[in-house]
Amino acid sequence: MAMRVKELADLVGISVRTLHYYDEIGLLSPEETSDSGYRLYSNDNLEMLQQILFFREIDMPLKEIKHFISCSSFDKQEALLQHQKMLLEKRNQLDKLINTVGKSLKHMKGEIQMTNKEKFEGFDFSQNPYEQEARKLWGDKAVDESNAKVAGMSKEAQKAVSEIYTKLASIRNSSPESEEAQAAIKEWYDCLNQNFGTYSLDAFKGLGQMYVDDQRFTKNIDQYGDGLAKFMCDAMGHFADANKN
Amino acid sequence: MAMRVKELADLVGISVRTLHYYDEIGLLSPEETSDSGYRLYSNDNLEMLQQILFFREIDMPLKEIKHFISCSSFDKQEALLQHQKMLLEKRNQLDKLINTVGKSLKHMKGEIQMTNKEKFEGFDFSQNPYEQEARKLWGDKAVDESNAKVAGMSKEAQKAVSEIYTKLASIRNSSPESEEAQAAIKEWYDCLNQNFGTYSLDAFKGLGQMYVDDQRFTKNIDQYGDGLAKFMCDAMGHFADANKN
DNA sequence: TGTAAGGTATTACGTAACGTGAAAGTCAAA
DNA sequence: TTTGACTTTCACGTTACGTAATACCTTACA
Repeated sequence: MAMRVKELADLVGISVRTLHYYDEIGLLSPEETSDSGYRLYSNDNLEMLQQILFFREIDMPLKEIKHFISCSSFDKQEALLQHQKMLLEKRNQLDKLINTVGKSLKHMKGEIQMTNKEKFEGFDFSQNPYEQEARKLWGDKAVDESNAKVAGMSKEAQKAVSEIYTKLASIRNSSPESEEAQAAIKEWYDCLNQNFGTYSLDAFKGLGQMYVDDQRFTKNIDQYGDGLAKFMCDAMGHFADANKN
Repeated sequence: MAMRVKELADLVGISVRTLHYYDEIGLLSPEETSDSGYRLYSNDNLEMLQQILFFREIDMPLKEIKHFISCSSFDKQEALLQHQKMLLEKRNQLDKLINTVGKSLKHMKGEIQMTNKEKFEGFDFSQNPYEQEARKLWGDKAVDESNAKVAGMSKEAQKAVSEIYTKLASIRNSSPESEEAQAAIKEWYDCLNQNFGTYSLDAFKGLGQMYVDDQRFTKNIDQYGDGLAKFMCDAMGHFADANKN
């Protein structure tokens, strides 16, 4: 059942180093490790890897993939449907490109005219529609989830959240590693854990990262004070690292 | 007619930085520059860029692309035909992948069985057939060209080549930058220029690089002595750099 | 004719996603 | 028990750019 690293690598056609790397950045860690430290991958790991590779196929950065699949509202089946849609769009783009080659050939033989713009139809790197769409879809889900969480809180809890934000905003120009900041961020951590089940330290750090990575979070948070999102991200990162021992 | 860097970048949908970079590594340099140092791209430059992007589309490293398009036997029309073939193969692979998603969906619903191998059909990173094929095709052309050149030489010239190789092999353990090595490499440079039209210093350097990049060259050259290809590459690179002023 | 906006050049450091050893421990078969 | 194929963890290298920073150029417009 459990596979070792090379077995998995060979099966899916990627390198051992890639699996090591995915483990290193916490994108895909083996379900267990043997006594001697060997990575042992389960069938669940394998399915997750498939999802990751689908995301990667549409050129999504690993950081973002990590966000999406670790988002609690991530649904495998829905993801597959989305992948399907993206891949179909990618094929459309590829068809355009194939058409462009064909036209270029004719153009070269002098059979047809071709504008400069037409010569590059189908390349479209800048605003690849499927990339944007995927990012939006999965990003939206994270935002929605977060909003729903806050909306579902009691009025008292909402007030507590607001107070924590205000306090953090008032000290946002000090060091994120200062005692004061770390104490305030601990309140935030405890608040999250009280209201939404348990947040692991890693998840907490990841959440902080999202505050700066996703514009919509940044915008919301920075309403309490300019640069607060960045400050919280740093403070949360430090908090997670410092409390691991 | 002549376009400035942003105009071209916007037209094809890549960044200005990318064009700067391509200039920097000598992959695509503008046909002329204005008095104030602005890059001015011609229509030929634009067509070359199209070729480059086609190569890039099948994930070919820029170094290799540079080899191929600067190879004197590079034929635009033939290249387009080849691109067409590759892109069609790529679409086939994409179809496989789309099929895999569909099957995975059904598998998830419990409608069908699926082996682990099937779950990764269509990803095929390791030995993407079109990449290999392209590499082989264009690599072969370079080798063929080289062989044809040598074969077309007079017997005396062939003997001269052999002597230069032998001499180089005998000193291959000294520094490639030593006077002795540089003198011998100058002989090689002059020999090439005498027999096959003019080789620019850049082309000479590129040729040396190919000696180590392409196994077939390495193998041939190293028959005169182990490590000779690497030695020649270094010596040729230094020769080109040193003689630019 | 001046000036402000936007393009451009060069330099230089940063980044993502691994590749590529090196050194040392592990495992199974012969 | 020895060999050969795997595995681990550093740790540095690489590709193809991204991202400032700084300074100069060009052009429309007042």
